[in-house]
Amino acid sequence: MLYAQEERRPEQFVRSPRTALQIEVAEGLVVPGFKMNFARDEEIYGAGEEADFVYKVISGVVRAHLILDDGRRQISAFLFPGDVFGLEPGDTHTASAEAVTECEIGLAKANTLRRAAAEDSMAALGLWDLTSRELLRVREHLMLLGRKSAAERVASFLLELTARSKDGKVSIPMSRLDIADYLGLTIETVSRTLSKLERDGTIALPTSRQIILTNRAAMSEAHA
Amino acid sequence: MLYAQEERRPEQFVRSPRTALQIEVAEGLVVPGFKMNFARDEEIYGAGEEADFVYKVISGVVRAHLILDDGRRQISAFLFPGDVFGLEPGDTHTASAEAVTECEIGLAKANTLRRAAAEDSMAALGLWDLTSRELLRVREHLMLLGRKSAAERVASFLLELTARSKDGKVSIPMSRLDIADYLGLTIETVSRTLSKLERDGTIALPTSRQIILTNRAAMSEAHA
DNA sequence: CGTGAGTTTGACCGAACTCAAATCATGTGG
DNA sequence: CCACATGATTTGAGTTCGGTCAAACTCACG
Repeated sequence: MLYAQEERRPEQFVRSPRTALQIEVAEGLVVPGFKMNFARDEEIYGAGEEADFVYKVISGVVRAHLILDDGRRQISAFLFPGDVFGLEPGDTHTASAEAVTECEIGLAKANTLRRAAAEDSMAALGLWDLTSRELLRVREHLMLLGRKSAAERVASFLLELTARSKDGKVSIPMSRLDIADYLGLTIETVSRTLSKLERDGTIALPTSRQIILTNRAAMSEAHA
Repeated sequence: MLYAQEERRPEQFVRSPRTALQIEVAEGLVVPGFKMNFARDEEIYGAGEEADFVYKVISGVVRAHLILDDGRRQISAFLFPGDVFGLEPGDTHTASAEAVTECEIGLAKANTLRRAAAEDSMAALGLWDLTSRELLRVREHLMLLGRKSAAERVASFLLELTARSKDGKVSIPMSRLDIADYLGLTIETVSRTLSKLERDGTIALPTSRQIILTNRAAMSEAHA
């Protein structure tokens, strides 16, 4: 459902203000000099910190997460090249972000963006749209965490990863622990579920970080 | 954490554009004549329908939810008086909304709001802020569904319900099924967990739709 | 009162967790 | 280039939490 809706959207919005803003945001975030590299597992920002910047993945993968006092972690999203994150109307970050792999991150001053949005309503509408899309994705994730079995969660995750891939051959940039914390499972359950999918001939796992969808129909059926 | 952040926010924003917009939205939604009543369990809008209106709860309680093909339902939020819902930058609703109790709902034409936002960047920023707060709440819900035990989920829910109540005496407007579908549990588990809290002396349940927090400290501890 | 939906309780089951060990992969120093 | 050390992943055995199925109970309403 998530995917169906997202596929429908671009057409709806061709003449909408969002397009203009996205271009603007993208440009703002790609200005040379406003670019940083982060090492694997390095923190980009922490929850509660001042939201001085807005970020955009240029290369690599980022995770956004919340942590409970006792250390339990819930990853709310993985961010891929092109994705914008750390965008807040308020002045503090409401989640943490870390590099999953080494990555290049483009930065824009949050104040610049906020000022632009205060002066230009098209810009403000663009920011709203970005946040709104994020909300849509997170709500779909709610359904996954609240109502889907382990097998369905893993299947949904693999389909997310391979959505852009034509040949169904995809590298998995994140660890089993990251996957577990994204899906609300344990690493053992994630691993066992992947093994079962492999035994069933639905996927192949040449290495633990590479998957090949050998039976996409079976996958789609599994993810509910 | 959700609550801590929300409590911090109003001060941050006193001089921000959000305040102005919220007033504007509120007024737009309260115009006499643009008001409807819904009966218990009546649908307000369905996912995929045209988003012609934006809604505001005047009295009663509303639930927003997604449904899977096989009928599994995940409630993403309960809306209480003062809450705005159905706000979308796109032109279709991305979730469904139904009346939990009989309720009075204020309506604003979505196009009017969109036009206002396109002309007035303050308005647009206000819409962004509303969506952003919703995103914050939903992300906290992700943590609950992905990482918390049944006991913690129920405790969190009860604390949400009683957050505004001074005396800890609160009526529960929704059924056990609604609670279960909000917390990602079954009605039996919800019921058993409430019974256990009552046996432990943490809450009292004079009727199934009324709770009294007799030991708020124990509750707060339980919700993690 | 009697009916039926909503709720609670009980008995049992199974999916996912925990703890533990084996296996695999990766990078490092000799 | 190989041997080892370290962390990541997989697999196994046993447990537990929450789900399922079924029955009893409550209560609002006709």
